[in-house]
Amino acid sequence: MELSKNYIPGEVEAKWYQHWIDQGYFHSEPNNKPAYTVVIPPPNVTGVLHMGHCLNNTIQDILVRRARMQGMNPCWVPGTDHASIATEAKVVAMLRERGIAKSSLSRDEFLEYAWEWKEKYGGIILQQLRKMGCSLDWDRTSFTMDPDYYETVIKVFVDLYNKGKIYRGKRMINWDVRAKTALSDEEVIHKEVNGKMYHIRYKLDVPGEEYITIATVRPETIFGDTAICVHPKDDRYKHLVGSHAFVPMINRRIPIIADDYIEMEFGTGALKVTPAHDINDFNLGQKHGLEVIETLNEDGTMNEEAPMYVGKDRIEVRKIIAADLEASGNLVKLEDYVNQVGFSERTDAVVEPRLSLQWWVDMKQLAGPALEAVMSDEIQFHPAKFKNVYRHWMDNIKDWCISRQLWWGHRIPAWYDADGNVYVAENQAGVNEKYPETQGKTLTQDSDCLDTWFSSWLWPIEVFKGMSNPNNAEINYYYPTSTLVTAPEIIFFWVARMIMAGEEYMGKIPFKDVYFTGIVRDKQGRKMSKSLGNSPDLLGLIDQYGADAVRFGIMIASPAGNDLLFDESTLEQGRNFNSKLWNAAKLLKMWEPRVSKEGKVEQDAAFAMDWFQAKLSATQIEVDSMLKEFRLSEALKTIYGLIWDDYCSWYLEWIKPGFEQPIHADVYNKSIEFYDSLLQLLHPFMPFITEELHHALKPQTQDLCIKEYEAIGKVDEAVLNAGALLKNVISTLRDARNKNQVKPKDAIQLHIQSKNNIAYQTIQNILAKQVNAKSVAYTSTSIGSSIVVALEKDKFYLVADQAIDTASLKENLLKDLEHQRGFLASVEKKLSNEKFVQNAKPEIIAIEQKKKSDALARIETIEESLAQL
RNA sequence: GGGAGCAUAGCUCAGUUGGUUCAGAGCAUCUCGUUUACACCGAGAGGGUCCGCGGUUCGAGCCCGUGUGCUCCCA
Repeated sequence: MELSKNYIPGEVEAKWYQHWIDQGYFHSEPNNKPAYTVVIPPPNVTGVLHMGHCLNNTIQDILVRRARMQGMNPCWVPGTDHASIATEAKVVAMLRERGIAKSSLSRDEFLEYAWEWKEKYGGIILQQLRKMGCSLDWDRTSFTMDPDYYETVIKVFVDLYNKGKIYRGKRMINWDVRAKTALSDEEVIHKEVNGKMYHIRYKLDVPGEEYITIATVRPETIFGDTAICVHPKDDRYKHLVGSHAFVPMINRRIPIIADDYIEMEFGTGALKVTPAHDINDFNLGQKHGLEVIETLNEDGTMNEEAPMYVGKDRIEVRKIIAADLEASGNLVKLEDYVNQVGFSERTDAVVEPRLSLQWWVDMKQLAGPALEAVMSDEIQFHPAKFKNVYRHWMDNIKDWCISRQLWWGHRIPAWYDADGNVYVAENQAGVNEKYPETQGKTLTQDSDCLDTWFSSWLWPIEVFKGMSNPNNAEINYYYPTSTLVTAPEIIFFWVARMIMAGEEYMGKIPFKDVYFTGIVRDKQGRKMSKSLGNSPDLLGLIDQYGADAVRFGIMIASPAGNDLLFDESTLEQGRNFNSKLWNAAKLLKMWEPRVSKEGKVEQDAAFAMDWFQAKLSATQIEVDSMLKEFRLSEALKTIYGLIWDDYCSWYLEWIKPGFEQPIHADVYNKSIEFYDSLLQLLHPFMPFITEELHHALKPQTQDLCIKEYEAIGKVDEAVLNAGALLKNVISTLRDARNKNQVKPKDAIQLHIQSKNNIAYQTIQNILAKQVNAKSVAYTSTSIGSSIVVALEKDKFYLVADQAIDTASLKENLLKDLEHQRGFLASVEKKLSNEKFVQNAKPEIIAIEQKKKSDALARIETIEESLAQL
């Protein structure tokens, strides 16, 4: 097979992906091999591929491909999440474009549109993952609203309700005024916002006193005030406790109360209490039995409690109320103030605390075993630092608000009779059966949906139908899954809750290892975001550089446990690596016609092969242990170095035949074999080019994708060291040539003075070739008019045709001598320190003694050389 | 306010129970080079007060305390 001048990724990638699919390599069925199960963190069905997905899925693919080549039975399950808020928002927007208002539709009509949208546009991201080479088992593609999955979610709700772990309660929740739904705490993003602090005075209903001034950042909430609260020890206000004040503009009379919750230093020390619109105020109100007055409609506009602003948005009212308060003389002061404001993760609307009747999961009951599983390392977190984060959250866990005022999702299986009694069962027939008193009554089902995460926490179980078809062969084989790869941002949303669900419904943890990726940032360390416009177009990058290069670039820049700063230059590095791989293969193929079986393998080539074999084995072992510890980026760097430096720059140069000279068949075949092993080692990271080259090297009986790793050979340390010495000698001699300005083309005569000539004779040809020496000779005395190089205990004399700069040579030797003497002094000082000799371990002392004798020998060599100059 | 983490070369990071000539790698920079695998290249080089201060130790990049700067999570 002839190789083209350059590697062209596009065609190769499409060809091999299709081939792998056609061969069914990615499909898994339970068998007698060990399972290696990974479930994809299901992207939103509305999602498109971004850098975060690219990183996350590349990592999963590396783990899965490696497991496949290790002879395991990997199963990587794809799928999507119905993403209730995000999808409903998309559908509402689509309807608006068509001139249809959601409010004009019935629930069923709306859902019909939603499914139509999902079938048409949903799951684009799954197509995009194919481009990246992800070896997902597409036959298992799942969706959190598949019929079985849907039923399972409902069953879980009913079950937890029956166990008393789900309840309905009126609580303060986070209200998204745009989506008109409740949000869980985790769906609220806190951001710093520049706002104003309004100082507003309330007229007192006290003889002889006029006003009390409060400070607030949300002046529009005054209509919901039902008290003013001060600290009981605050001398400024003590005497007012128990009396009353009037809310400005509406003149409602409210009590002044005292509570040590108040921070005297904050604002004016007097707090307006609005139980309906602030969680702290609500708690205070509960404690003091205050009235709760709601002033907002569900869309965030003011209701009739704020008579002058009815129907106006609360943010708008905040702006105009200042002027109105000012006009009435009640605005005392206005100052700039930076405060934390909650925004909806999905719609970016400012979240309003709102009192509302919602469904809740009692988390305290579920948290115990889930915490234990992680703290005991039954589930291992990588990096382990996230254990602390996890524990902290679990220790302070709050109940989970699971109802959402949306239509797209799993509808809450609760029914109400005319008197407002609640009945929970899987369906209405179930209600009638379970609660006979409901028979014949008109029941209406709760119109709300469940939080999306209430379905995704069952993902590792239900993708194998572990609940809809308990104890089936698949769930028993694939569960618990092996490794979960996900972003640290969803450790609470998803990871913690999956562990809870696993413990609750399988009695087993859902996965053994959790690998948390970093967050993808831009070069300047900023998060990728739409508004900054710093998210690159991933498919464009794949077109430009090739999928392998993109995978390489993103992995080489991903230190374990850290965020990664994305820089397109690493993609270039990946593309260059593609070229290097391609060219090395071209070189090998170039030799093919000149393969000869005559004679024996020369001892230089034999050495090179022994050395590379040792190097390869050593690196395979190293990579293995790195991957076990999830140090993927380091493993890739190591492989990159092995291929580029050790194989291409050293090994191939060592065995390269002279121009148009034959190459011995044993050497050629061994070199092909080595290269194939390198491709195999690299395959999980860069699947396409490695598969292509695997087949280009020679006719193969098997695709690389499913070729199993062979047992790693023993490492010959002596050969490894000999190779390291050889490299060191070559580099040092090249440096000497460079420093003495010997032209690369000018051949030198090399004289070696060593007590171990045989070692050099074995590799003499390599040495001559690599330092451009026309002759190599051995000497027991020094050689005049030469460049002298001392290395270890040996000396090398380079005789060049041109004159030598003895001055600079001398300078270098003197510099070296000084360094060696300083080093010797420090070693001797250490060895003469009694405490060191007494306390240090014997092997450490032995090392110090060797250092001393080595240094002495070096000094002697340098001094001899200097004497000759 | 509570919690977690980070600080090593221009940049991104390794540095595994404190002890090899330990101060490292990749990228970037500089010098030289176009000898048919590769300029998307080759050969070399330079570059760091291991954030400051104090302590433990025969010995500290590594352990302890403290200060400073930064990041993230939660409230």
